[in-house]
Amino acid sequence: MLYALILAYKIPLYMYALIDCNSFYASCEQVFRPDLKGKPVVVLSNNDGCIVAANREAKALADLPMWEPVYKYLDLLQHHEVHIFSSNYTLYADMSQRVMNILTQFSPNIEIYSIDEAFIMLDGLSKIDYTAYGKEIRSTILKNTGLPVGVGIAPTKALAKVANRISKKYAQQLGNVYVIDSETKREKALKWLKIEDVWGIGRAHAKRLHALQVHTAYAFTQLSDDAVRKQMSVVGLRLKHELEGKSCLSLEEIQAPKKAIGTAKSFGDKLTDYKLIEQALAYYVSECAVKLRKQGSCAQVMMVFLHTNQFSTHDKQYAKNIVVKLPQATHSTIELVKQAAKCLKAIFLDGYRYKKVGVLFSGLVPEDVVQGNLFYQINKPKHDAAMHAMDRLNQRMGKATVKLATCGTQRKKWKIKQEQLSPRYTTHWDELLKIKLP
DNA sequence: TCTGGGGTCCTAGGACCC
DNA sequence: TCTGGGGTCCTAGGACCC
Repeated sequence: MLYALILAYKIPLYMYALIDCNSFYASCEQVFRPDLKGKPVVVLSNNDGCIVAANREAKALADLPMWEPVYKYLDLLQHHEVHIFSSNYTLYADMSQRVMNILTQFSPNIEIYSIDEAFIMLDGLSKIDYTAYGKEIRSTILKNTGLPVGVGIAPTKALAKVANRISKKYAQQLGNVYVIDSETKREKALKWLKIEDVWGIGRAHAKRLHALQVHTAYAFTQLSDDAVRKQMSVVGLRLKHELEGKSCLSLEEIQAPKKAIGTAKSFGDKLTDYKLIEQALAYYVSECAVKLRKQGSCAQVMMVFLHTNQFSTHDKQYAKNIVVKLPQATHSTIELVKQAAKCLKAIFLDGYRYKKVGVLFSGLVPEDVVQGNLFYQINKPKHDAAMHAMDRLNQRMGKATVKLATCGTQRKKWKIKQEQLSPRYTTHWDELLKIKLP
């Protein structure tokens, strides 16, 4: 009987709320700099390369496209006295965790979708006032962390994304919360939303859809299932159904183990010296190995790549990668660094100014099902003991306190540029915010 | 002079097996 | 002269996300 009612009136069993922090990185910086309240702030990508976040005040001053190199806009930013920060992931990760913890008070079912957003599931049947609930979520997070968020609530995840976008676009009128809970609202929202702004529609698909005269999310839902499937495979079809209000993306509460773990970072300055590149690579491999052990995975396959600056018009270009199957699946830093060094040797050529080196581990298997290799034996107990000791020391004393000699001691010669880095306010005793009482 | 990093999923096509 | 069919696994490439 109940189900018949639910079907007849299209009452959703559940509602999804998407909570998303407003210009997260910029907001994190502002929390610890009250003097910047109401002032324009931007945050740069790794290596101080591109603008990746700008707060409302900064966006109001100038049209600042994200992922554009900052040097093009430096004059503009300085003219408007915009405050510029390097990215401080230690700080953002910690602030993110605080937000997620608060969200668990509002629903036991939460999917942490990215560093600055999460879906939570709400009961669709009880007579809850979603708008009021959304506002309570927002005010609690603001009060406890200082971070502003937008809340979108709807019967499917894709529609919650749409609602969230509306909550941000019309933040003032709506109090940063928007609920799609009727056919009228759904249709109105989809007619408003440009096709290129739909979650799951990227540049390539947007272009093709525009060519088909599909310019809004609503027009997309008017296409036939077959047409959508042909253009965009089952991924597109799922999206269409979600926008129609039929939920087919479920809440992923448990984080699946990663299938690949990698690191690749640009050097602060171009490198020509093999030894320095080898050190950087060893350092990245070590970081990945820590992640592998944390996840309880061993890697079977390793890819190492090396390339020059693709944007440079005056440098000779070179880019190469090499994929090897490891003799034995492992998460031992010692073994992985050794194998990575061999790879680098195989692809390194003298005479180029290198910009980036990277490593990607794949073919991950649980550590307890690793198969032996008759012809290649790693002294596993010995490596495991060493790694365990190293992990414990580094956890207590700080990252990379203990590392392999291959990582070298000249990190400053290759590490990323972070000239405007803020303190790690929340995770290091000696960098805590100091407050002077009058 | 200066242009990010870390992931996921899906499909097509080839190799291989019976 | 005639030259199967079905299943599985792997990989590369393309699309997307934040």
